[in-house]
Amino acid sequence: MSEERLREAIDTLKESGVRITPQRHAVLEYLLNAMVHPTADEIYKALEGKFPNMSVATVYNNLRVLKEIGLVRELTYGDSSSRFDCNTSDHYHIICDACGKIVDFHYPSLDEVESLAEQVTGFEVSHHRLEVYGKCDECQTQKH
Amino acid sequence: MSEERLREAIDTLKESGVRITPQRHAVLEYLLNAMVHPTADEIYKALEGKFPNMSVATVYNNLRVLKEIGLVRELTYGDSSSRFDCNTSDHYHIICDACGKIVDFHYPSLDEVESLAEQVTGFEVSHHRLEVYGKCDECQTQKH
DNA sequence: TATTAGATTATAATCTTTATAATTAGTGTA
DNA sequence: TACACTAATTATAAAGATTATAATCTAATA
Repeated sequence: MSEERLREAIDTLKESGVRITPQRHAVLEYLLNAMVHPTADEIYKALEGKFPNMSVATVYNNLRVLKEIGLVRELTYGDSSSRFDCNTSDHYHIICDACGKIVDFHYPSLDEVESLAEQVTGFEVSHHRLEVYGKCDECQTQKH
Repeated sequence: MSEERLREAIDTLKESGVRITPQRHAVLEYLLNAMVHPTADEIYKALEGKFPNMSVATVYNNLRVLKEIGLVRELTYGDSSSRFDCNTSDHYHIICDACGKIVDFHYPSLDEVESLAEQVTGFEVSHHRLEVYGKCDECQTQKH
């Protein structure tokens, strides 16, 4: 089924007229299989073995392209670097204040907030983001 | 009333045992009166006139201290630098995709999302953030 | 007013991300 | 399959934001 998602994503790339290079394929595949939400550098390091000559710029370029097409989302939290996430299903994130772990959780999309914001501000709303913060199970246990 | 908020904030600083230096006072005052959500650099530039010798590091240090005390929030959006906001009332932000303008809008706090996330993930929830994105009035008008 | 710990300054270093120019390589077509 | 065209990659440098360091200064307290 991960295979299926990869094939779909590649079809989307083709439809957009974007070339499918080995590096681009690898970045996409890595993101699709990632259980976490890696930074650009983490992706770079993970693919270094397979592509010893790959440039960091290539990772950034591909992430930008994948973002423009809508296959990938960029998440910015308080820390120094952005994280990237395959844009698959409707879910939000909960983030541990202590260790930084990011866990998905599903919740119906907050359409009501969007429409209210639209009315009040006069904006033409496109989307929203929501993150919940707290302390994860592990970090609660190892309190002292 | 802005005076009132400033006095309250300074009391909070004193209670926390944090020294009230002229620079710190100025950063806090600037943030309290700011209608927008400035970056560290914008704060630095705004106070340059009053404190010609002030270092950028001082702005960052003070923002960190104010954040730790809970007087200030750090907002990270897609763009390169963080924005800072006095932590006053319950409100969310809507951000223009085109020009980057940030406008406040009020909405009851999404407590339900927090409690659901808590149940599903086992996290001990502390807070959440929500931003809505779209195109502001001006940017809608100057479409072409 | 003197003391002292904390704050500021000046500077450099670090880290993330973007820009540039030259080279390489996908992809559609003959 | 080979060619041509253009986008993608590489290598490198540059930019920009933030943090670290050490010396100097100063707010708060007795």
